[in-house]
Amino acid sequence: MITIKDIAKKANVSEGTVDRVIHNRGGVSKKTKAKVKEILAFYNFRVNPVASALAMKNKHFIAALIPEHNDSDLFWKSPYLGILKGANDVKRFGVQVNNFTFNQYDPDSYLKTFFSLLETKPTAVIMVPNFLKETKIIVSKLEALDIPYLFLNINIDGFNNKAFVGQDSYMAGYIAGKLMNLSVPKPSSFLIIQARHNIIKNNSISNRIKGFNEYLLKNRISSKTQTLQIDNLNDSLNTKEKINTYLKDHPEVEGIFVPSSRIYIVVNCIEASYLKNIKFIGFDNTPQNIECLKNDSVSFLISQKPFEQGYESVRLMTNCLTLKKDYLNNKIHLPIDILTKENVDYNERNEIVFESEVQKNNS
Amino acid sequence: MITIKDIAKKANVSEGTVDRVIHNRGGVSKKTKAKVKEILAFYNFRVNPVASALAMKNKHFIAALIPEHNDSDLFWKSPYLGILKGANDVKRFGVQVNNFTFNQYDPDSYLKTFFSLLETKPTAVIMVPNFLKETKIIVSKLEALDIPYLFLNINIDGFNNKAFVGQDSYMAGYIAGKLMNLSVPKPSSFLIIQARHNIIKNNSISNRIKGFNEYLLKNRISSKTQTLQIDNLNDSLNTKEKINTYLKDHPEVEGIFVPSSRIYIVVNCIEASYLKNIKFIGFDNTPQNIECLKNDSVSFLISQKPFEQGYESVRLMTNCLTLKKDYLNNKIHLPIDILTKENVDYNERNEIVFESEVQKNNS
DNA sequence: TATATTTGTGTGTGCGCACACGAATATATT
DNA sequence: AATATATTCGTGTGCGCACACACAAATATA
Repeated sequence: MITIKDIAKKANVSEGTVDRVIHNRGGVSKKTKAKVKEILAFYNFRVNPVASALAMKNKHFIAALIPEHNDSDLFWKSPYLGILKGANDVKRFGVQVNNFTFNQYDPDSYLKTFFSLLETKPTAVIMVPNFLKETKIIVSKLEALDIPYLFLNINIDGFNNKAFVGQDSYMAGYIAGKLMNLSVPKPSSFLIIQARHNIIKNNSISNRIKGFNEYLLKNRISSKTQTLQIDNLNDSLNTKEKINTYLKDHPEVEGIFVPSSRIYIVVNCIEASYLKNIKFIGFDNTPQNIECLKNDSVSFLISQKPFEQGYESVRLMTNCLTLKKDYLNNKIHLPIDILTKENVDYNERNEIVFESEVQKNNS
Repeated sequence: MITIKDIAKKANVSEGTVDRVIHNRGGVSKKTKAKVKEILAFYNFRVNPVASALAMKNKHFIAALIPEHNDSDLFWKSPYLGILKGANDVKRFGVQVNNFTFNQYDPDSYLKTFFSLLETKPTAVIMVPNFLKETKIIVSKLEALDIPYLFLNINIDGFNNKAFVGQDSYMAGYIAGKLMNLSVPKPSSFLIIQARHNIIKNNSISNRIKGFNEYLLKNRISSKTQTLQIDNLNDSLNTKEKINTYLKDHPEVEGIFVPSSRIYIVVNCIEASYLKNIKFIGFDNTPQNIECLKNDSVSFLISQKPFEQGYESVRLMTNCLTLKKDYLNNKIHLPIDILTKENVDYNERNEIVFESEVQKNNS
């Protein structure tokens, strides 16, 4: 493995100069810089990240800006845990990760949390761009400070984010369509349940719906879809009433597609008599959803691998920081996992083994 | 973060002595050893793996013993690539990985390759225990030399392997049964195609078959299964004849399950008239199999994530070596991925991004 | 008693890199 | 031309650890 010292010798300069060239620290004449660069390239030199980390000793601070999770919305717990595991893994490279969470329904909270995040002087940011307008503000701030950032889970085009880590929502919906047709092969009618705020929040929900519909279209499936809007899924009384009334009026419905992580709410609101004659397909492996999968009320869940999303984000950003890799605007699409009651337990190993928890007893 | 120097000061000994205690190098009096240990424990001291790796600089050599791959059997290419990527990732910790491949149908080759592997004096071994008898010989040799080893892809109980990295074959077969029933819901007949050598080689094939059958049984599916043995799938003339004759004699067959990675051979041997009326389910995301998936001749493939198997093995063994972690006999079960033509492209990102391939142009 | 061997401990060096400091050289100012 | 200032570059130190070496004290052997 070639070292800085080797390069210095070959270029007839000192190690310090090579170091300056590598890190663009300036203070090097054009001529020497060119010469060193040439040799660097010729020998395809890469800094040894281990030695670098040792010498740097905690110089990088990644701040993560993600929605908070609670008992009724456990989805965001997984990316959080993934980030934690990632943080543990990259600790050794002198990278410290801090989490900041905001209320995913409140743009103000998003913005405020960001500004308190900013005060910790992070060297990089991992963020879930939940609101368009506020994201613009945040991004302009970050770019002014020359802080690299990447998008997690939600993608918005038109920014200079280093990367996007998440799922191809359209294709995920498309696959949901396929699974629905597989579950209800004969011509039938499928109901799509949509929460009002989904429309505003982000377009991954609508991309899933688009994909779902287009599967039926492209494969000339004669089944039809219809949509039911429910303002607030957390209002269980209202939800219950609305759905059951709807199903009473529409006995032709044999499949329900919930393009969000809230299918467990829908299932729990529906009367038993409807439940057993309707196939359900939803998103995300939250504990509540997994329970529905296991008790056979839900046929399939599509996972967007939230744990991996968090983990990969940290790894990716660490690469950017320590190796100066550039994934600019790269879309890192995670697998579209089809979950059934049988394979769900094998799907995401999101246990976190902290090094400190490992005990050695070699006495 | 507490360092060896700190410990030494607190114990009133030199750093060298602390080092000796930490690594059980001996040559320390009982009294001082006890004192140092106490302080070590009190401050919950862990060596800094980064500094350790830097100082060690290539002291670990992992040797991987896996089946070779060729054009007709591409399955083993993925674990190989996974190992390569893992090797690249752990290089920075002073771990070097070397691959040794053997003929998976020849026990002698297995043994011979192992002994030539042994001559390279590895400090750890990742192996695919393809043959029981020979594995016993290998393992006894390894244990005599105190070389840790782990099993990849194939699991055999009763050994002191650090871990097993692979899939739960039984459950994978079980899920195949579910998918088959989903594809052919009405009472029908399914054909299981088995190669002779599968029976001898390992029991993951038979576990898959067991799982497949038990799904039908446990869920009271009235569909039946029958088995066709084909000695050598590579003999295409013979295979073609056997299968097509069989299907002519058994027109009731509406689904074919191939519990190995060779489903593409079966599909390619079957006459077009049968092809379009039969559903196919098989294993593994080899290029040929993926092609079958995409042209709709195969409905589902179950992936055992071979790339990840290789990658995880290297990571795991590296942890054992550098952090003295102990996963003894731990089963690391990878996900049971259900692949369709729609999600297959998202499934395994097994491109190998070598650090050296990344070019920077910040001029 | 003299010499060899074992046992216990401290010291020093290097792993590859980041960065501070200061020296040497080049350029600008009066 | 002399001094001031900027530019360019080399040297040295330390990050935390592993391990070779040196050396003393304790014990064994001649």
